[in-house]
Amino acid sequence: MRRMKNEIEDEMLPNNMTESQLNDEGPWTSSEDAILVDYVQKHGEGNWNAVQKHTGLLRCGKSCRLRWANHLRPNLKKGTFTAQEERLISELHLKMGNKWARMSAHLPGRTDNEIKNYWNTRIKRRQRAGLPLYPPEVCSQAFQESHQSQSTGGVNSGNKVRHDLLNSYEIHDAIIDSMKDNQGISPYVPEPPDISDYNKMLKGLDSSQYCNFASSSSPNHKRLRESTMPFLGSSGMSRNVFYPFDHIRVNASDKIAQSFGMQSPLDHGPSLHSSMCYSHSLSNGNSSTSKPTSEAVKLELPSLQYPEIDFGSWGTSPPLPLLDSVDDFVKYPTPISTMESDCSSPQNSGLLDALVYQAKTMSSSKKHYSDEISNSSTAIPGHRADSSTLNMYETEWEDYADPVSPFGATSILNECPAIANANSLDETPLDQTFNGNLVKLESADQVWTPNSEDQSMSLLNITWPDILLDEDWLQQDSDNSKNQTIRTDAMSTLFGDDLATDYKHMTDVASKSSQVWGFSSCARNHSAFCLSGV
DNA sequence: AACACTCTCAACCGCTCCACT
DNA sequence: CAGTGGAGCGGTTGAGAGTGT
Repeated sequence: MRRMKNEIEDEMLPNNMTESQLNDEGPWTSSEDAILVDYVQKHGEGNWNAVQKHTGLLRCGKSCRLRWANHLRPNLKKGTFTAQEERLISELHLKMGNKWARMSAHLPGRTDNEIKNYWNTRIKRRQRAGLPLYPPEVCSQAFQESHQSQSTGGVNSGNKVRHDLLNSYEIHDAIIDSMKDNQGISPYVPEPPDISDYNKMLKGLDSSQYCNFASSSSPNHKRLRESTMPFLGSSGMSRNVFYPFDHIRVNASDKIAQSFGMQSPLDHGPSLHSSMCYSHSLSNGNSSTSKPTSEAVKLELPSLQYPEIDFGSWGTSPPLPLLDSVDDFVKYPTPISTMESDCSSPQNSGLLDALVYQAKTMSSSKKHYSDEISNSSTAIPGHRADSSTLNMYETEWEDYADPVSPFGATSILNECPAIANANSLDETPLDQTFNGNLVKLESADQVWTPNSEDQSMSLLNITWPDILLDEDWLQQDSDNSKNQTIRTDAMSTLFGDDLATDYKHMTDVASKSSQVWGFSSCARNHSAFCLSGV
Protein backbone atom coordinates (compact mmCIF):
# COMPACT_ATOMS: atom_id res chain seq x y z
CA MET A 1 0.00 0.00 0.00
CA ARG A 2 2.76 2.31 0.90
CA ARG A 3 4.56 1.23 -2.17
CA MET A 4 1.63 2.26 -4.28
CA LYS A 5 1.52 5.56 -2.59
CA ASN A 6 5.19 6.02 -3.14
CA GLU A 7 4.86 5.29 -6.78
CA ILE A 8 2.17 7.88 -7.07
CA GLU A 9 4.37 10.33 -5.25
CA ASP A 10 7.16 9.58 -7.66
CA GLU A 11 5.04 10.51 -10.56
CA MET A 12 3.98 13.72 -8.91
CA LEU A 13 7.45 14.89 -8.13
CA PRO A 14 8.54 18.10 -9.69
CA ASN A 15 11.07 17.49 -12.36
CA ASN A 16 13.70 19.59 -10.72
CA MET A 17 13.57 17.83 -7.40
CA THR A 18 14.67 14.46 -6.25
CA GLU A 19 12.86 12.47 -3.68
CA SER A 20 15.86 12.56 -1.50
CA GLN A 21 15.43 16.25 -1.27
CA LEU A 22 11.85 15.87 -0.30
CA ASN A 23 12.05 12.99 2.07
CA ASP A 24 14.19 13.00 5.09
CA GLU A 25 11.81 10.67 6.79
CA GLY A 26 8.57 8.87 6.25
CA PRO A 27 7.89 6.30 3.62
CA TRP A 28 10.62 5.48 1.21
CA THR A 29 10.07 6.22 -2.41
CA SER A 30 11.04 3.85 -5.14
CA SER A 31 13.71 6.28 -6.25
CA GLU A 32 15.23 6.25 -2.81
CA ASP A 33 15.10 2.53 -2.85
CA ALA A 34 16.91 2.48 -6.15
CA ILE A 35 19.58 4.76 -4.86
CA LEU A 36 20.08 2.64 -1.81
CA VAL A 37 20.17 -0.58 -3.77
CA ASP A 38 22.68 0.91 -6.10
CA TYR A 39 24.81 2.01 -3.25
CA VAL A 40 24.77 -1.36 -1.58
CA GLN A 41 25.60 -3.10 -4.81
CA LYS A 42 28.62 -0.91 -5.17
CA HIS A 43 29.80 -0.68 -1.62
CA GLY A 44 28.24 -3.58 0.10
CA GLU A 45 26.28 -3.61 3.31
CA GLY A 46 27.44 -1.71 6.29
CA ASN A 47 28.77 1.75 6.80
CA TRP A 48 25.25 2.99 6.53
CA ASN A 49 26.03 6.44 7.65
CA ALA A 50 28.15 6.83 4.56
CA VAL A 51 25.15 6.34 2.33
CA GLN A 52 24.05 9.89 2.72
CA LYS A 53 27.49 11.18 1.89
CA HIS A 54 27.89 9.08 -1.20
CA THR A 55 24.39 9.26 -2.56
CA GLY A 56 22.86 12.40 -1.20
CA LEU A 57 20.00 10.45 0.23
CA LEU A 58 18.48 12.38 3.05
CA ARG A 59 18.17 9.30 5.16
CA CYS A 60 20.07 8.47 8.24
CA GLY A 61 22.19 5.37 8.36
CA LYS A 62 19.74 3.67 10.60
CA SER A 63 16.94 4.25 8.20
CA CYS A 64 19.01 2.96 5.31
CA ARG A 65 19.98 -0.16 7.14
CA LEU A 66 16.39 -0.82 8.12
CA ARG A 67 15.13 -0.23 4.61
CA TRP A 68 17.70 -2.52 3.17
CA ALA A 69 17.25 -5.22 5.71
CA ASN A 70 13.49 -5.22 5.69
CA HIS A 71 12.66 -4.49 2.09
CA LEU A 72 15.49 -4.25 -0.36
CA ARG A 73 17.96 -6.99 0.33
CA PRO A 74 17.69 -10.00 -1.94
CA ASN A 75 16.03 -13.27 -1.03
CA LEU A 76 13.47 -11.56 1.09
CA LYS A 77 10.37 -13.62 1.43
CA LYS A 78 7.21 -11.63 1.36
CA GLY A 79 3.70 -12.65 1.96
CA THR A 80 1.95 -14.51 4.68
CA PHE A 81 3.75 -16.96 6.87
CA THR A 82 3.40 -20.59 6.04
CA ALA A 83 2.18 -23.05 8.60
CA GLN A 84 5.69 -24.34 8.95
CA GLU A 85 7.01 -20.89 9.57
CA GLU A 86 4.28 -20.21 12.08
CA ARG A 87 5.15 -23.28 14.01
CA LEU A 88 8.80 -22.47 13.89
CA ILE A 89 8.10 -19.01 15.16
CA SER A 90 6.15 -20.46 18.02
CA GLU A 91 8.99 -22.76 18.88
CA LEU A 92 11.54 -20.05 18.63
CA HIS A 93 9.52 -17.65 20.66
CA LEU A 94 9.03 -20.28 23.27
CA LYS A 95 12.75 -20.67 23.54
CA MET A 96 13.98 -17.19 22.89
CA GLY A 97 11.28 -14.83 23.86
CA ASN A 98 11.14 -11.59 21.97
CA LYS A 99 14.48 -12.05 20.30
CA TRP A 100 13.23 -11.20 16.89
CA ALA A 101 16.58 -10.86 15.26
CA ARG A 102 17.70 -14.23 16.53
CA MET A 103 14.46 -15.73 15.39
CA SER A 104 14.80 -14.25 11.96
CA ALA A 105 18.10 -16.02 11.61
CA HIS A 106 16.16 -19.25 11.69
CA LEU A 107 13.67 -18.07 9.12
CA PRO A 108 15.43 -17.38 5.85
CA GLY A 109 13.94 -14.49 4.00
CA ARG A 110 12.02 -13.22 6.97
CA THR A 111 12.98 -10.11 8.82
CA ASP A 112 12.88 -9.52 12.51
CA ASN A 113 10.39 -6.78 11.98
CA GLU A 114 8.14 -9.06 10.05
CA ILE A 115 8.29 -11.74 12.68
CA LYS A 116 7.72 -9.20 15.39
CA ASN A 117 4.70 -7.79 13.67
CA TYR A 118 3.37 -11.20 13.01
CA TRP A 119 3.81 -12.26 16.57
CA ASN A 120 2.29 -9.17 18.02
CA THR A 121 -0.77 -9.40 15.88
CA ARG A 122 -0.99 -13.06 16.61
CA ILE A 123 -0.82 -12.37 20.30
CA LYS A 124 -3.64 -9.94 20.07
CA ARG A 125 -5.68 -12.35 18.07
CA ARG A 126 -5.14 -15.19 20.41
CA GLN A 127 -5.69 -13.08 23.45
CA ARG A 128 -8.96 -11.96 22.15
CA ALA A 129 -9.89 -15.48 21.34
CA GLY A 130 -8.93 -16.60 24.80
CA LEU A 131 -6.51 -19.11 23.44
CA PRO A 132 -3.09 -20.20 24.58
CA LEU A 133 -0.21 -18.94 22.57
CA TYR A 134 1.77 -22.02 21.88
CA PRO A 135 0.57 -25.20 20.26
CA PRO A 136 0.74 -28.06 22.70
CA GLU A 137 3.17 -30.00 20.58
CA VAL A 138 5.54 -27.08 20.65
CA CYS A 139 5.29 -26.90 24.39
CA SER A 140 5.76 -30.60 24.83
CA GLN A 141 8.83 -30.44 22.73
CA ALA A 142 10.16 -27.64 24.84
CA PHE A 143 9.49 -29.62 27.97
CA GLN A 144 11.33 -32.58 26.64
CA GLU A 145 14.28 -30.54 25.53
CA SER A 146 14.41 -28.86 28.87
CA HIS A 147 14.25 -32.13 30.67
CA GLN A 148 16.93 -33.63 28.51
CA SER A 149 19.26 -30.81 29.22
CA GLN A 150 18.58 -31.18 32.91
CA SER A 151 18.90 -34.93 33.02
CA THR A 152 22.29 -34.83 31.38
CA GLY A 153 23.72 -33.02 34.33
CA GLY A 154 22.49 -35.01 37.26
CA VAL A 155 21.20 -33.65 40.48
CA ASN A 156 23.30 -35.20 43.09
CA SER A 157 25.27 -32.35 44.37
CA GLY A 158 24.92 -28.75 45.04
CA ASN A 159 27.47 -27.89 42.47
CA LYS A 160 25.65 -29.94 40.01
CA VAL A 161 22.55 -28.07 40.75
CA ARG A 162 24.25 -25.03 39.48
CA HIS A 163 25.68 -26.94 36.63
CA ASP A 164 22.29 -28.20 35.60
CA LEU A 165 20.80 -24.85 35.73
CA LEU A 166 23.55 -23.49 33.64
CA ASN A 167 23.20 -26.31 31.22
CA SER A 168 19.63 -25.45 30.71
CA TYR A 169 20.45 -21.85 30.52
CA GLU A 170 19.13 -21.40 27.10
CA ILE A 171 15.62 -22.24 27.90
CA HIS A 172 15.73 -20.63 31.28
CA ASP A 173 17.11 -17.60 29.71
CA ALA A 174 14.02 -17.52 27.67
CA ILE A 175 12.00 -17.57 30.79
CA ILE A 176 13.89 -14.71 32.20
CA ASP A 177 13.71 -12.82 29.02
CA SER A 178 10.07 -13.43 29.00
CA MET A 179 9.67 -12.31 32.52
CA LYS A 180 11.56 -9.22 31.72
CA ASP A 181 9.65 -8.75 28.59
CA ASN A 182 6.49 -9.29 30.39
CA GLN A 183 7.03 -6.36 32.53
CA GLY A 184 5.60 -4.72 29.57
CA ILE A 185 3.14 -7.43 29.10
CA SER A 186 1.23 -6.90 32.19
CA PRO A 187 -1.59 -4.48 31.89
CA TYR A 188 0.77 -1.90 33.21
CA VAL A 189 4.27 -1.74 34.39
CA PRO A 190 4.10 -1.81 38.13
CA GLU A 191 6.14 0.55 40.09
CA PRO A 192 8.67 -1.06 42.26
CA PRO A 193 9.28 0.58 45.54
CA ASP A 194 12.69 1.55 46.54
CA ILE A 195 14.57 -0.67 48.85
CA SER A 196 13.62 1.26 51.91
CA ASP A 197 9.99 0.81 51.13
CA TYR A 198 10.62 -2.75 50.48
CA ASN A 199 12.30 -3.20 53.81
CA LYS A 200 9.50 -1.39 55.47
CA MET A 201 7.10 -3.80 53.99
CA LEU A 202 9.14 -6.68 55.15
CA LYS A 203 9.22 -5.28 58.60
CA GLY A 204 5.57 -4.72 58.34
CA LEU A 205 5.16 -8.39 57.88
CA ASP A 206 6.35 -8.79 61.38
CA SER A 207 3.11 -7.56 62.62
CA SER A 208 -0.43 -8.13 61.79
CA GLN A 209 -0.10 -5.43 59.29
CA TYR A 210 1.05 -7.87 56.76
CA CYS A 211 -2.45 -8.32 55.69
CA ASN A 212 -2.91 -4.65 55.24
CA PHE A 213 0.16 -3.66 53.45
CA ALA A 214 -1.53 -4.15 50.21
CA SER A 215 -3.65 -1.18 50.82
CA SER A 216 -0.86 0.98 52.04
CA SER A 217 0.57 3.38 49.64
CA SER A 218 4.12 4.14 48.90
CA PRO A 219 4.84 7.76 48.29
CA ASN A 220 7.47 6.88 45.81
CA HIS A 221 5.66 6.22 42.66
CA LYS A 222 8.55 5.82 40.37
CA ARG A 223 8.49 4.19 37.08
CA LEU A 224 11.90 2.82 36.72
CA ARG A 225 13.50 1.13 33.88
CA GLU A 226 14.33 -2.41 34.62
CA SER A 227 17.97 -1.61 34.84
CA THR A 228 17.30 0.65 37.74
CA MET A 229 15.24 -1.77 39.68
CA PRO A 230 17.01 -3.09 42.67
CA PHE A 231 15.50 -6.51 42.44
CA LEU A 232 14.54 -6.88 38.89
CA GLY A 233 17.18 -4.90 37.32
CA SER A 234 20.63 -5.86 36.57
CA SER A 235 21.95 -4.94 39.97
CA GLY A 236 25.23 -5.45 38.38
CA MET A 237 24.17 -8.88 37.41
CA SER A 238 24.50 -9.97 33.91
CA ARG A 239 21.87 -12.12 32.40
CA ASN A 240 24.48 -14.72 32.06
CA VAL A 241 25.35 -14.77 35.65
CA PHE A 242 24.27 -17.65 37.78
CA TYR A 243 20.88 -18.18 36.47
CA PRO A 244 18.97 -19.00 39.62
CA PHE A 245 19.49 -15.53 40.83
CA ASP A 246 17.17 -14.38 38.19
CA HIS A 247 14.55 -16.44 39.79
CA ILE A 248 15.59 -15.57 43.20
CA ARG A 249 15.35 -11.97 42.52
CA VAL A 250 11.82 -12.70 41.67
CA ASN A 251 11.40 -14.85 44.69
CA ALA A 252 12.95 -12.34 46.94
CA SER A 253 10.84 -9.61 45.63
CA ASP A 254 7.85 -11.78 46.04
CA LYS A 255 8.11 -12.06 49.73
CA ILE A 256 5.20 -9.82 50.10
CA ALA A 257 3.14 -12.08 48.04
CA GLN A 258 4.23 -14.93 50.15
CA SER A 259 2.38 -13.36 52.94
CA PHE A 260 -0.69 -14.48 51.17
CA GLY A 261 0.26 -17.90 52.19
CA MET A 262 0.71 -16.81 55.74
CA GLN A 263 -2.86 -16.83 56.53
CA SER A 264 -4.69 -18.80 59.04
CA PRO A 265 -3.75 -22.44 58.90
CA LEU A 266 -7.41 -23.12 59.19
CA ASP A 267 -7.96 -21.53 55.91
CA HIS A 268 -5.90 -23.78 53.79
CA GLY A 269 -8.10 -23.71 50.84
CA PRO A 270 -7.64 -20.14 49.82
CA SER A 271 -4.08 -20.36 50.91
CA LEU A 272 -3.46 -23.11 48.52
CA HIS A 273 -5.31 -21.35 45.94
CA SER A 274 -3.53 -18.18 46.45
CA SER A 275 -0.19 -19.76 46.38
CA MET A 276 -1.03 -21.52 43.23
CA CYS A 277 -2.30 -18.45 41.66
CA TYR A 278 0.73 -16.70 42.86
CA SER A 279 3.15 -19.13 41.45
CA HIS A 280 1.32 -19.33 38.28
CA SER A 281 1.04 -15.71 37.80
CA LEU A 282 4.67 -15.23 38.32
CA SER A 283 5.88 -17.99 36.26
CA ASN A 284 3.78 -16.79 33.48
CA GLY A 285 5.58 -13.64 33.73
CA ASN A 286 2.18 -12.57 32.92
CA SER A 287 1.91 -10.49 35.96
CA SER A 288 -1.62 -9.64 36.19
CA THR A 289 -2.84 -6.54 37.65
CA SER A 290 -5.39 -3.97 37.15
CA LYS A 291 -4.37 -0.53 36.62
CA PRO A 292 -6.56 1.82 38.49
CA THR A 293 -6.34 4.47 35.92
CA SER A 294 -7.72 4.46 32.50
CA GLU A 295 -4.35 4.54 30.89
CA ALA A 296 -3.93 2.50 27.84
CA VAL A 297 -2.82 -0.94 28.66
CA LYS A 298 -0.24 -2.97 26.98
CA LEU A 299 -0.74 -6.63 26.64
CA GLU A 300 1.66 -9.23 25.60
CA LEU A 301 2.38 -12.73 26.52
CA PRO A 302 5.66 -14.18 27.46
CA SER A 303 7.55 -16.91 25.94
CA LEU A 304 7.73 -20.16 27.73
CA GLN A 305 4.56 -19.62 29.57
CA TYR A 306 4.09 -23.26 30.06
CA PRO A 307 1.53 -22.97 32.76
CA GLU A 308 -0.64 -21.09 30.46
CA ILE A 309 -0.75 -23.86 28.03
CA ASP A 310 -3.89 -25.72 28.00
CA PHE A 311 -2.92 -28.91 26.37
CA GLY A 312 -6.39 -29.86 25.69
CA SER A 313 -7.67 -26.64 24.44
CA TRP A 314 -5.31 -25.44 21.79
CA GLY A 315 -7.48 -23.56 19.49
CA THR A 316 -10.58 -24.70 21.19
CA SER A 317 -10.86 -23.22 24.60
CA PRO A 318 -13.64 -20.74 24.72
CA PRO A 319 -13.46 -17.58 26.68
CA LEU A 320 -14.38 -18.21 30.22
CA PRO A 321 -17.16 -16.55 32.02
CA LEU A 322 -15.38 -14.53 34.63
CA LEU A 323 -12.52 -13.30 32.59
CA ASP A 324 -13.96 -13.16 29.21
CA SER A 325 -10.97 -11.43 27.87
CA VAL A 326 -7.87 -9.78 28.96
CA ASP A 327 -9.21 -6.55 27.74
CA ASP A 328 -12.12 -6.92 30.02
CA PHE A 329 -9.93 -7.86 32.85
CA VAL A 330 -7.59 -4.98 32.60
CA LYS A 331 -10.52 -2.71 32.62
CA TYR A 332 -11.67 -4.24 35.83
CA PRO A 333 -11.95 -1.37 38.20
CA THR A 334 -9.90 -2.71 41.01
CA PRO A 335 -10.15 -0.90 44.27
CA ILE A 336 -6.60 -1.84 45.19
CA SER A 337 -5.18 1.00 43.35
CA THR A 338 -2.27 1.55 45.64
CA MET A 339 -1.00 -1.93 45.69
CA GLU A 340 1.23 -1.51 42.79
CA SER A 341 3.38 0.96 44.51
CA ASP A 342 4.07 -1.42 47.28
CA CYS A 343 5.19 -4.25 45.21
CA SER A 344 8.79 -4.92 44.91
CA SER A 345 8.75 -6.17 41.41
CA PRO A 346 6.61 -5.93 38.41
CA GLN A 347 5.93 -9.56 38.61
CA ASN A 348 5.21 -9.28 42.18
CA SER A 349 2.99 -6.38 41.74
CA GLY A 350 0.96 -8.18 39.24
CA LEU A 351 0.84 -11.06 41.55
CA LEU A 352 -0.55 -9.09 44.39
CA ASP A 353 -3.20 -7.57 42.33
CA ALA A 354 -3.93 -10.90 40.92
CA LEU A 355 -4.17 -12.43 44.33
CA VAL A 356 -6.42 -9.79 45.65
CA TYR A 357 -8.51 -10.08 42.61
CA GLN A 358 -8.49 -13.78 43.02
CA ALA A 359 -9.49 -13.42 46.61
CA LYS A 360 -12.35 -11.27 45.57
CA THR A 361 -13.31 -13.77 43.00
CA MET A 362 -13.07 -16.53 45.50
CA SER A 363 -15.07 -14.63 47.97
CA SER A 364 -17.79 -13.72 45.60
CA SER A 365 -17.95 -17.13 44.13
CA LYS A 366 -17.46 -19.12 47.28
CA LYS A 367 -21.08 -19.72 47.66
CA HIS A 368 -21.36 -20.63 44.06
CA TYR A 369 -18.85 -23.36 44.07
CA SER A 370 -19.57 -24.60 47.51
CA ASP A 371 -23.05 -25.20 46.25
CA GLU A 372 -21.54 -26.86 43.31
CA ILE A 373 -19.39 -29.07 45.44
CA SER A 374 -22.24 -30.04 47.66
CA ASN A 375 -24.38 -30.78 44.68
CA SER A 376 -21.80 -32.92 43.04
CA SER A 377 -21.39 -35.80 45.37
CA THR A 378 -19.72 -37.80 42.68
CA ALA A 379 -16.15 -37.36 41.72
CA ILE A 380 -15.42 -34.67 39.30
CA PRO A 381 -14.33 -36.19 36.01
CA GLY A 382 -10.73 -35.77 35.29
CA HIS A 383 -9.84 -35.08 38.85
CA ARG A 384 -7.67 -37.14 41.05
CA ALA A 385 -9.13 -39.83 43.16
CA ASP A 386 -8.00 -38.34 46.42
CA SER A 387 -10.07 -35.37 45.74
CA SER A 388 -9.53 -33.08 48.61
CA THR A 389 -9.93 -29.53 49.45
CA LEU A 390 -7.24 -28.96 46.96
CA ASN A 391 -9.32 -30.33 44.23
CA MET A 392 -12.23 -28.29 45.26
CA TYR A 393 -10.20 -25.25 44.63
CA GLU A 394 -8.70 -26.72 41.57
CA THR A 395 -12.14 -27.07 40.21
CA GLU A 396 -12.86 -23.55 41.09
CA TRP A 397 -9.68 -22.42 39.53
CA GLU A 398 -10.46 -24.15 36.34
CA ASP A 399 -13.86 -22.67 36.34
CA TYR A 400 -12.44 -19.24 36.33
CA ALA A 401 -9.25 -19.76 34.52
CA ASP A 402 -8.64 -18.09 31.30
CA PRO A 403 -5.79 -19.23 29.16
CA VAL A 404 -4.76 -15.74 28.64
CA SER A 405 -6.08 -14.14 31.70
CA PRO A 406 -3.63 -12.08 33.61
CA PHE A 407 -3.91 -14.63 36.36
CA GLY A 408 -2.61 -17.26 34.18
CA ALA A 409 -4.61 -19.83 32.61
CA THR A 410 -6.15 -23.14 32.84
CA SER A 411 -5.86 -25.08 35.96
CA ILE A 412 -2.42 -24.81 37.29
CA LEU A 413 -2.93 -28.16 38.87
CA ASN A 414 -3.58 -29.76 35.62
CA GLU A 415 -0.73 -28.05 34.02
CA CYS A 416 1.76 -28.19 36.76
CA PRO A 417 1.33 -31.12 39.04
CA ALA A 418 4.67 -30.31 40.50
CA ILE A 419 3.06 -27.39 42.09
CA ALA A 420 0.11 -29.34 43.16
CA ASN A 421 2.40 -31.85 44.63
CA ALA A 422 4.43 -29.22 46.30
CA ASN A 423 1.35 -28.28 48.16
CA SER A 424 1.29 -31.61 49.69
CA LEU A 425 2.05 -31.73 53.32
CA ASP A 426 4.30 -34.66 52.68
CA GLU A 427 7.61 -33.05 52.73
CA THR A 428 10.84 -34.64 51.78
CA PRO A 429 13.62 -34.62 54.29
CA LEU A 430 16.77 -32.69 54.03
CA ASP A 431 19.04 -34.99 52.26
CA GLN A 432 21.46 -33.17 50.10
CA THR A 433 24.22 -30.76 50.46
CA PHE A 434 24.64 -27.55 48.71
CA ASN A 435 27.80 -25.60 49.14
CA GLY A 436 28.38 -27.40 52.33
CA ASN A 437 24.96 -26.67 53.67
CA LEU A 438 22.03 -28.89 53.91
CA VAL A 439 19.91 -28.81 50.90
CA LYS A 440 16.70 -30.53 50.32
CA LEU A 441 16.24 -31.54 46.78
CA GLU A 442 13.03 -32.35 45.15
CA SER A 443 13.38 -35.21 42.84
CA ALA A 444 11.24 -35.77 39.86
CA ASP A 445 9.97 -39.06 41.12
CA GLN A 446 8.43 -37.34 44.07
CA VAL A 447 6.19 -35.48 41.84
CA TRP A 448 2.70 -36.56 41.32
CA THR A 449 2.38 -37.76 37.78
CA PRO A 450 -1.02 -39.10 37.05
CA ASN A 451 -0.85 -38.98 33.32
CA SER A 452 1.45 -38.41 30.47
CA GLU A 453 0.70 -34.78 30.16
CA ASP A 454 1.55 -34.18 33.71
CA GLN A 455 4.60 -36.28 33.45
CA SER A 456 6.08 -33.94 31.03
CA MET A 457 5.46 -31.21 33.48
CA SER A 458 6.74 -33.07 36.45
CA LEU A 459 9.94 -33.82 34.70
CA LEU A 460 10.75 -30.22 35.01
CA ASN A 461 10.42 -30.20 38.71
CA ILE A 462 14.11 -29.85 39.03
CA THR A 463 16.21 -29.42 42.02
CA TRP A 464 16.27 -26.46 44.23
CA PRO A 465 17.87 -25.83 47.55
CA ASP A 466 14.69 -26.20 49.44
CA ILE A 467 16.48 -25.72 52.63
CA LEU A 468 15.75 -22.14 51.94
CA LEU A 469 12.11 -22.89 51.92
CA ASP A 470 11.51 -26.00 53.82
CA GLU A 471 8.87 -25.61 56.43
CA ASP A 472 10.42 -28.17 58.66
CA TRP A 473 13.39 -26.04 58.75
CA LEU A 474 11.40 -22.98 59.31
CA GLN A 475 9.57 -24.68 62.04
CA GLN A 476 12.69 -25.39 63.89
CA ASP A 477 13.25 -23.45 66.98
CA SER A 478 13.59 -19.95 65.79
CA ASP A 479 16.07 -19.38 68.55
CA ASN A 480 18.41 -21.84 67.01
CA SER A 481 20.78 -19.21 65.84
CA LYS A 482 23.23 -21.70 64.45
CA ASN A 483 20.76 -23.09 62.02
CA GLN A 484 19.69 -19.66 61.03
CA THR A 485 23.22 -18.63 60.45
CA ILE A 486 23.79 -21.59 58.22
CA ARG A 487 20.69 -20.78 56.35
CA THR A 488 21.56 -17.20 55.89
CA ASP A 489 25.05 -18.12 54.87
CA ALA A 490 23.68 -20.42 52.26
CA MET A 491 21.49 -17.67 50.98
CA SER A 492 24.34 -15.29 51.06
CA THR A 493 26.53 -17.64 49.14
CA LEU A 494 23.89 -18.16 46.58
CA PHE A 495 22.26 -14.87 46.16
CA GLY A 496 24.16 -12.24 47.94
CA ASP A 497 23.99 -10.62 51.28
CA ASP A 498 21.01 -8.42 50.70
CA LEU A 499 18.75 -11.19 49.70
CA ALA A 500 20.12 -13.38 52.39
CA THR A 501 19.27 -10.77 54.93
CA ASP A 502 15.82 -10.40 53.53
CA TYR A 503 15.43 -14.10 53.56
CA LYS A 504 16.47 -14.33 57.16
CA HIS A 505 14.04 -11.67 58.07
CA MET A 506 11.27 -13.47 56.34
CA THR A 507 12.06 -16.72 58.02
CA ASP A 508 12.11 -14.96 61.33
CA VAL A 509 8.76 -13.55 60.60
CA ALA A 510 7.47 -16.86 59.48
CA SER A 511 8.69 -18.55 62.58
CA LYS A 512 7.12 -15.98 64.80
CA SER A 513 3.93 -15.89 62.94
CA SER A 514 3.04 -19.52 63.65
CA GLN A 515 1.78 -19.54 60.15
CA VAL A 516 4.72 -21.21 58.67
CA TRP A 517 2.85 -23.67 56.64
CA GLY A 518 1.33 -21.23 54.30
CA PHE A 519 4.47 -19.26 53.92
CA SER A 520 6.83 -22.03 53.20
CA SER A 521 4.46 -23.88 51.01
CA CYS A 522 3.88 -20.82 49.04
CA ALA A 523 7.54 -20.08 48.81
CA ARG A 524 8.34 -23.65 47.99
CA ASN A 525 5.77 -23.80 45.34
CA HIS A 526 6.95 -20.69 43.76
CA SER A 527 10.55 -21.68 43.75
CA ALA A 528 9.78 -25.07 42.36
CA PHE A 529 7.59 -23.49 39.83
CA CYS A 530 10.09 -20.97 38.71
CA LEU A 531 13.06 -23.20 38.73
CA SER A 532 11.30 -25.94 36.99
CA GLY A 533 10.74 -23.60 34.16
CA VAL A 534 7.08 -24.22 34.12
C1' DA B 1 -22.74 5.63 1.87
C1' DA B 2 -20.81 6.92 6.14
C1' DC B 3 -18.76 6.02 10.16
C1' DA B 4 -16.23 3.48 13.62
C1' DC B 5 -13.30 0.13 14.72
C1' DT B 6 -9.65 -3.27 13.91
C1' DC B 7 -5.72 -5.03 11.59
C1' DT B 8 -1.39 -4.79 9.31
C1' DC B 9 3.01 -3.23 8.63
C1' DA B 10 6.57 0.20 7.48
C1' DA B 11 9.08 3.34 9.83
C1' DC B 12 10.83 5.57 13.75
C1' DC B 13 12.80 5.92 18.42
C1' DG B 14 15.54 4.89 22.22
C1' DC B 15 18.56 1.99 23.98
C1' DT B 16 22.52 -1.32 24.34
C1' DC B 17 26.53 -3.44 22.65
C1' DC B 18 30.88 -3.30 20.69
C1' DA B 19 34.84 -1.84 18.26
C1' DC B 20 37.92 1.73 17.86
C1' DT B 21 40.71 5.56 19.40
C1' DC C 1 40.24 3.03 31.13
C1' DA C 2 37.10 6.37 29.24
C1' DG C 3 34.95 8.46 25.38
C1' DT C 4 32.86 8.10 20.90
C1' DG C 5 30.44 6.51 17.02
C1' DG C 6 28.42 2.81 14.35
C1' DA C 7 25.47 -1.13 14.21
C1' DG C 8 21.86 -3.66 15.73
C1' DC C 9 17.83 -4.75 18.49
C1' DG C 10 13.29 -4.42 20.51
C1' DG C 11 9.38 -1.48 21.40
C1' DT C 12 6.24 1.82 19.72
C1' DT C 13 3.74 4.64 16.51
C1' DG C 14 0.86 5.98 12.86
C1' DA C 15 -1.12 5.64 8.27
C1' DG C 16 -3.70 3.03 5.19
C1' DA C 17 -6.59 -0.97 4.25
C1' DG C 18 -10.12 -3.96 5.66
C1' DT C 19 -14.37 -4.99 7.99
C1' DG C 20 -18.55 -4.48 10.52
C1' DT C 21 -22.64 -1.75 11.63
